[in-house]
Amino acid sequence: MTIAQVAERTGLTAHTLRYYERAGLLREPPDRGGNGHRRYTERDADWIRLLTRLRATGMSIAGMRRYAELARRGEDTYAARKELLEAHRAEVLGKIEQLKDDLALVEYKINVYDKLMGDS
Amino acid sequence: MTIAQVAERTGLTAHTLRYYERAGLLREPPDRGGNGHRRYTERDADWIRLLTRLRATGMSIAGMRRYAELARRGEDTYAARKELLEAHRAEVLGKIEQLKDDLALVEYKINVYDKLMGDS
DNA sequence: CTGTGAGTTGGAGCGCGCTCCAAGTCAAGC
DNA sequence: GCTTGACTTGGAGCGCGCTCCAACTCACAG
Repeated sequence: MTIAQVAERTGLTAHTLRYYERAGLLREPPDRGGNGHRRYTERDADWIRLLTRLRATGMSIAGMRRYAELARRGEDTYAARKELLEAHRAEVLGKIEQLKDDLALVEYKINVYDKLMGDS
Repeated sequence: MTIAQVAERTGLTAHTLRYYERAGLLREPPDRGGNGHRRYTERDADWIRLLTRLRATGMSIAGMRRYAELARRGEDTYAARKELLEAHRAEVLGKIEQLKDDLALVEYKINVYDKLMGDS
């Protein structure tokens, strides 16, 4: 699988994929074909897809690197990795609650405009 | 009300309050006391509190400026302001759904670790 | 052989949202 | 009068997450 294909499948750009690799977010750099081009496996793509979800839910690059570092250290870190993901899940759920809470004032304001305009 | 008091009440720093003012996020610059210091009204503080909620829900500085510009143009823009807030609300609700969706893969991964470790 | 297109690298640049610095003013307390 | 502390300004700097540039290599089609 070429970098362009992975970009296509993950929604990241080739630029970003190379950046993630430099940033240490991959478990290991992808293999290279005879021409020096990166060759990604399906497993690489799955990993990157997970990264995109972590990113989309607000995990920082540094957070993803920590996760990748654990993954590089092998199966001894299953528990630590699970804890990292659980902590992240809790954070995201908290953030969702916070968003709902913050929206309340916005909704209140919307109602104020309704009333100001005679609820038309 | 001094800038420090507004900072205290809104959770922003004095730096940020001045930055917001320069960025055109206030309906109008606060009055000045005889010493040249900003003097905020309760209404100013309420406005800023709304800004913090808009910001917390992901509205950009430019978006907040658009809202402030409408507010400056007076009551003719009630409808436009309401629409802006409604559009924002829809965006936030969409983002919440997206977050939940993105979390699904994270939760799947957590379960994978559970199984790998014998569900202990 | 030449062009086209897809990839490679190190490093620069960018947009956002702050965050802070330097140098100054002013008021109040000792 | 002097210090302290809260404020003022214009502008510089920063951290994050990309995003792109320049210069290059390589494989393949015509």
